[in-house]
Amino acid sequence: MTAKPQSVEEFQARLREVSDGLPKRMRQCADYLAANADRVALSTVAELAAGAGVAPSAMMRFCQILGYSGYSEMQQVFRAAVSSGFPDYASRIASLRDRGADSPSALLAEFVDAGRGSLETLANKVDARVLDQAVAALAGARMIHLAGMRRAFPVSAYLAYAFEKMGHPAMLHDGVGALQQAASIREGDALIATTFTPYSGETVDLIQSCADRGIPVVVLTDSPLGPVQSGSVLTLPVAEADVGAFRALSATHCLAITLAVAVGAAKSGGG
Amino acid sequence: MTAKPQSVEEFQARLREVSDGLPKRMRQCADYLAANADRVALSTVAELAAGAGVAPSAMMRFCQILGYSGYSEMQQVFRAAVSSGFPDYASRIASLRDRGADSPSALLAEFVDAGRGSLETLANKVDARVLDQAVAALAGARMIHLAGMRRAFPVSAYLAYAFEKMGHPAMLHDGVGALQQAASIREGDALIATTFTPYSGETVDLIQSCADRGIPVVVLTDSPLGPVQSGSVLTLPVAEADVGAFRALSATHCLAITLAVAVGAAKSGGG
DNA sequence: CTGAGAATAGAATAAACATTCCATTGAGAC
DNA sequence: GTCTCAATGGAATGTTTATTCTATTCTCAG
Repeated sequence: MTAKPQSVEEFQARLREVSDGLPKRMRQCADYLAANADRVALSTVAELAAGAGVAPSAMMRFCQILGYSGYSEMQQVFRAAVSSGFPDYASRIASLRDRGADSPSALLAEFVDAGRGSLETLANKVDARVLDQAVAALAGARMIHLAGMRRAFPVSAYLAYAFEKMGHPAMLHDGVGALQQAASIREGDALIATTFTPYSGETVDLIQSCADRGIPVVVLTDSPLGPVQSGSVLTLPVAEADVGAFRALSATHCLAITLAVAVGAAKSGGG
Repeated sequence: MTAKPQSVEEFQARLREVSDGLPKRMRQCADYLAANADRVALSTVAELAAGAGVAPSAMMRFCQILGYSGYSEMQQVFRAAVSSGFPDYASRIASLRDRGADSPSALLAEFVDAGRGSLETLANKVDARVLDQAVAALAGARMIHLAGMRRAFPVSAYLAYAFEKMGHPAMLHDGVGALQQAASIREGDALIATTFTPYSGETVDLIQSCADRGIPVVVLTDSPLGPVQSGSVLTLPVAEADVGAFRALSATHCLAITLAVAVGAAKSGGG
């Protein structure tokens, strides 16, 4: 017997399970729900059916195909997800802002909001294939070099910490003493460069020289194009929301740590 | 005339506006809504009224006091807020996870989710008064010293960047060459220390010695208690969610940049 | 071409719901 | 002490919404 999905994740899985061999109208329901799962929590069965282009009764039957007793039972799953994902965040942010337009609390509310937005955008916009390629390219490297100047430096520094903790050879190009660490990049190595517009000249030069030599390069940046286009350069764009002239870089750090841990997992898992 | 609040922020403001001189039951409604605004989107009047300990009709009257024609109109405001704050994030995360349990995409989903959760917790749990005190203490300092080892180092590095960009004197204790930078902390300076359990001995010692000398210290840490309790130490706890053995530090970076920008604003605004 | 079966849409029904009305209570004024 | 008016609770009402039932259409096998 097909048990009713108790969470949004289970729901999505169940949706794919049944998606093959479905009559036309049922398939319309499945497609629409897959693309508009977020609307279930607040819509009526009539609205949803209209959106999917089917009769309300068709949507009802589809709910039962998924294992629920009816629409209401299915909706409860999504309502639970919404209320946990929206505890009292919005009102809390509002009350922080209310402490005064220029108060630290209001500023924190801005940064938290920007960070949350950036993380959501990251989840929505990331190209999973490029991410997979980046992990594969880095997992094959003997040593990983980390470059990032000024505001990008903390990202590289955290990558250095993560790789050290996992016992993976990594070198942070920190520019101490203005030493030319670029010369230490050898065949078989790889580079993770973090840079934001306006791109730092040194970082761009480093990316370019590695690209010319065929060294794999992964670039974390804020523009879809990235600073350098080349076959061996994989660009992972991160749209980071600004608060005034500053950014919290929440999404960039998130992507960076993902990259590091995924490479670590690939190394230990793959041999 | 009192127009109906069109957003959650306006709603909160209106709530405070009318909160004085309200009959007993109306006051109960106001108090309950202020504390449970997040429930409005999904609850019925009956549920809400029961929660507030009043009759459903009393809740109806209160909606009209706020300027709405009835409960449904008020609820629409909250529903709009929910649906904008929950675009298709949950389903997107689910689809990233579905690319395979150990895939980079699934890992990214975990970190994004953890980051979002941490930011929400930060907004909910931060003590606005302590934050205000911290900004005031730092704004009065001639030079701000920044300490943080290992995984806390990126936070300090980003603070150093932010203060530099705002033209505020700041010194990053980066431990290059194992120089004893502690000796450069003078009367009239302040310290921002970032440290996570298990606390780094050097950072704890630095905090302690500053505290003993009466130097203002602001500590960003993951435990409510913090590494050192003392009159001149202001602890700002940040609960950061783990993914396996790693954290993205989204919330900590967020709090750090807030601190920096707030101090910059206080300096330029107050003198 | 015809019959059987599923699939679908539309109408009917029943439940839940917001909303309104009215009787009762409580507080303050004269 | 009583009269008045605001405040309140509970029942009544009309609307919305999920759900079910049934007639019709469509599809495929024989």
